[in-house]
Amino acid sequence: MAVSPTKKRILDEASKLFQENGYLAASMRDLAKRVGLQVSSLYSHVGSKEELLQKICFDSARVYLEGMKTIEETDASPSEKVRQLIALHIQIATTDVTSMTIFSDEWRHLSEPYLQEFRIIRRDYERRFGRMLQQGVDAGEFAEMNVTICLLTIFTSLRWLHRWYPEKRGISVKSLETEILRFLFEGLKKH
Amino acid sequence: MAVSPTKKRILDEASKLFQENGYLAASMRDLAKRVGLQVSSLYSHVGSKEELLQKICFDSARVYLEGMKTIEETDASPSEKVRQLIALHIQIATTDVTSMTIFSDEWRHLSEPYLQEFRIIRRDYERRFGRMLQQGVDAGEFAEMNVTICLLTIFTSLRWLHRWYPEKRGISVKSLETEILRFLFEGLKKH
DNA sequence: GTCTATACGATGATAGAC
DNA sequence: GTCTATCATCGTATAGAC
Repeated sequence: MAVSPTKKRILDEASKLFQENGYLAASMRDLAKRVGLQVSSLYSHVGSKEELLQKICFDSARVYLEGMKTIEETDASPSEKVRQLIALHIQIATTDVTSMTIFSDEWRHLSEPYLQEFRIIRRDYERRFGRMLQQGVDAGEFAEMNVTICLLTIFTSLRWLHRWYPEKRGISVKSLETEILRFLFEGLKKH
Repeated sequence: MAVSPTKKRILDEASKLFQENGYLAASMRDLAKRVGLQVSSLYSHVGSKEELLQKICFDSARVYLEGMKTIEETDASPSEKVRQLIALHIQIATTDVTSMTIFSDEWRHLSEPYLQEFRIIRRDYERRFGRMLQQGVDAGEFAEMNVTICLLTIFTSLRWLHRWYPEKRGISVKSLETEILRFLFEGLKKH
């Protein structure tokens, strides 16, 4: 076992805390209270608050990158791959809010050299997303487009989900997915 | 004159500071340094740090709401109105980064009762955005859709702009606008 | 590993002289 | 209105007993 049970509990609570309050507003005192330890005891398991953020950031990145890899390895058409990738984002946003929040926002609070390292990973993810879009264009499945702009628009467009979905306004993940995919593929206009 | 020149300087610097560092990471000491005053002197002009946030939040909201009102009052078609509204968001993101950041994110740090009040204003804005989309559907200009989902997707989809655009990768606001509007109206698919 | 006690800096904010 | 001086509080983190 790589991490002790206590360390795992600390990491889990820290994830939730960072996601709910944001990294800056989350204190080690809050964390200790949740875990049921004194603050000082946390430091028997973890070197610093930022070390927690580091671990959580790179774990979140792995969730996205593994999903990406799985999709890349299928031999579906480019547009089908993009469809799956968007579905992946929706799935993460609704079932693993922490990963979504950290990968979208909280990584910014990393300090060097981890910040730099994380940026490289994130840029790699974006590049691979962009490549899929470009392949769709090349295959004649997508309209001509500025790939970077579309990529960032899609990538960002789902960031409301993790705040909105938990209140569940009587809609299933599946129909949410259907509706969002329809919009991103077909656009607003009636064709 | 409603606010003294010094108070205006304080508000302007606070806006920039909150936008650059985020409300939590911005300190009154930083602010004082920028304004060229001692920290304590700030308190001759403003009651507290959060009072600054309050003023800035409701000012940002006004930027969006006034834009919304102007567009609502034209007698353009629903789809043209939506087009203008999206263009408004792009314009604010590229020329008034503070308003965008505050209206998107930093308002969350308000405390009650201002938080509640702000939420109501924001919800009003979303509702009016949604109404325009619905009118487009009713007029047969837009495809059938879940208006709420489309609204939130569009609304959120532009949030990368204010971080990305300043680095200007050799693209004008106008062609940025053209590309984004094409994507949101026509979708990914080649028709 | 967990505890009590504590160090030490940064924070938002105030008192009172000028 | 601005200053110097100061406060109380909270932040992360450490020392050392058990």
